[in-house]
Amino acid sequence: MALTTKDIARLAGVSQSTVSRSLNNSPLISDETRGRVLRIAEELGFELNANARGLSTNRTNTIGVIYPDDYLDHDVSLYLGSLLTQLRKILEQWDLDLIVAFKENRKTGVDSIKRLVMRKKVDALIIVQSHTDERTLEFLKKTNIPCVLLHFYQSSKATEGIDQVYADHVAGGYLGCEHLIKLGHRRILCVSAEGEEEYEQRRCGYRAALERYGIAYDPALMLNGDRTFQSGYDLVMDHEALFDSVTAVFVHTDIMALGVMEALKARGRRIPEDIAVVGYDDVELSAYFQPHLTTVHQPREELAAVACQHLMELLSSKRTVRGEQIKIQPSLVVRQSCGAHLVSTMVHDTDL
Amino acid sequence: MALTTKDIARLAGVSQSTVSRSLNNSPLISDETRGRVLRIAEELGFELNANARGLSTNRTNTIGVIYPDDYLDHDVSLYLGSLLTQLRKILEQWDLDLIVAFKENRKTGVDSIKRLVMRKKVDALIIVQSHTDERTLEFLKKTNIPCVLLHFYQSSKATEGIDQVYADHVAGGYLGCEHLIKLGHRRILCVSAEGEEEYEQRRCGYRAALERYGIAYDPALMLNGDRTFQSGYDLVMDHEALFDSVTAVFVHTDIMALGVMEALKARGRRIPEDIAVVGYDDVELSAYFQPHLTTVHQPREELAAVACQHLMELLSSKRTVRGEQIKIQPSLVVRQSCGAHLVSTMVHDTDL
DNA sequence: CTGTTAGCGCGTTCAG
DNA sequence: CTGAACGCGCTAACAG
Repeated sequence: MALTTKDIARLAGVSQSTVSRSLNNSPLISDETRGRVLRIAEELGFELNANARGLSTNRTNTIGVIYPDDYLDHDVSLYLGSLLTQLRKILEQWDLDLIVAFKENRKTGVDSIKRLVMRKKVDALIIVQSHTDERTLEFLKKTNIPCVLLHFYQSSKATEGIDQVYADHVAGGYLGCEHLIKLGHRRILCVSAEGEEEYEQRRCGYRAALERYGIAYDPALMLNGDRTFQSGYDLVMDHEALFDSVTAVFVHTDIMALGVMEALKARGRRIPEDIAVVGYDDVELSAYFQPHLTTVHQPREELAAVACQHLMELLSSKRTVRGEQIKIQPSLVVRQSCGAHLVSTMVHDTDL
Repeated sequence: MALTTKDIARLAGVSQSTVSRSLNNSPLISDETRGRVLRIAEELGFELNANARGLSTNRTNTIGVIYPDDYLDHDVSLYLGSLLTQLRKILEQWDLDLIVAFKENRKTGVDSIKRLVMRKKVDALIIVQSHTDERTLEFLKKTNIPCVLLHFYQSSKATEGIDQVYADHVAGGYLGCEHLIKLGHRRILCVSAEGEEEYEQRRCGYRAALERYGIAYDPALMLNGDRTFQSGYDLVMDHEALFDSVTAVFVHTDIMALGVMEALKARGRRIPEDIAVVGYDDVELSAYFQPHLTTVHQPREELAAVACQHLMELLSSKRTVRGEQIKIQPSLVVRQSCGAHLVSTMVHDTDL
């Protein structure tokens, strides 16, 4: 069998509880005793049994992360992968392990959140999915487990009392569109997507920008893809005339934007000279394509940092109020595809 | 406090151990009793406490996956991400949770393998890293924890007795090069990478194919990149004459291959008419680039399946012999960049 | 088939 | 400051 505190105790000539206290930096131990115990434990490569520890303390030092199923689909996984990477980096600093699971086991159908929480496999939850059903939200509140809904924002009576950290997609939509307007574009095609709320918000921001600058919203300039590269590509090929009739496109995911760009290039249109393109997400991948994509940066670093910070405060009971909703602002990353580097003077608000 | 088996016992009017047995499908329980217990547990959404369970059984139902640090670097993460996805899918079927960690905590410097094993946070380990040091290997053998080294092959006295599942990179290198030879190419530039053993193996396969077909190996036709898209791109730009002097390039990662293709296109060379390109990995991403990349498929599905299968057998004690080394064969995926679809007749072995 | 009892390894009173 | 004793919630003999 493996080493236990009892073994260490015997070797150090002290009691088991003294070992426990030494290993947990209890102030109730003399430096000398602690030193002796630690040295012995160190020498033997001793580590406390996490199960026993968890059983006594009700703490596991692991965080559950719930990710949407479509994270496994390559095309939509890039931004989410990037977000997960951020979470990993931060939680590693706190020495917390990560269990990533999907809403439910696709084979057994078992609800992962309930399972992880009720079995006490995790101390807290970071939930990244577009929609969490009411039953689950009530469950989270009832159990009072530290938890934050990340990235996707959800609003209903059921989400009251649940912490949320999410990006302002309306602002992102506004930002991307406004940038194109300021570059002088008036007919701006919008390639959005269906399914998630966030795309509706981006469209909303797009419309708000148009309105702000006195441009009438034309429903004919609104297209929806399915978030894949291919759909971006196909959209261009299937709506040649439409794309020919505009001077700019605002695409609501980078992957689709890259598909749009490739299709436009294949059709002989120069970017940004003939048509400007702005994307959304700022995935690392876009660095591989020419011209470099101007895009709305999803603030994953800040999203992850704030969510984790929040979670740590809940875990340490430094924070007791629940239900805070923190909106993070995206930013615009100007590169080449919008043509901003070509125009000497930007159109300013006052000129419009 | 949360529900316990004792609570369920009280409600069902049976003893705590009867509850435990019912919940664990023990054959020692009458259908009637079990039914009653299960119904009550179900109604209350009861779940067994994983810590208590782990403490008694020494089983946690979670698997540790050790990933290399550079998994966080976007350019090299694509294939590894794809492999991890496969692992996730398979382990989900077994209802096992996954803790993914890096060799060591980059902040505290603590060795993850030792920590996870000694603390008994995981039942088994899947280790994906190019080099596992001798001390760790000895540790793994000493503790006798079910474990398999995945993807990266390592050979030394220390790895004896350690199970390994890996791809045959020599065969992959051979496959890619042979394909080009059969298409009639004689001067085949090889763009490989430094650092990992697997690239040396791919180079080895490349050379073996040349030899097999009576083509002298020319060291001038061997270049090394750093596995990034940019390095593929730069290599072309920095060695224009060299690339102009060959009719084919065999690039040892898809990402670099895409960089090479983009650079070649930028220089006005047609692929595959002027120059054929073959990659290695078969990452989903390459579907975004034209022409579609012919490449050596890393058999991640099989690697993951075999590794997990193996692990399950070790966990269930169905397998007792340790130290098996399973080599998985890669395959060639012929698409457009090699030009195979253009030639009516392949050159056959007998013609050479 | 079921109940009783004893740990699993640790944290934590409570005495001293 | 340290040790003895108990309990966390569950599994696993051991009786019956």
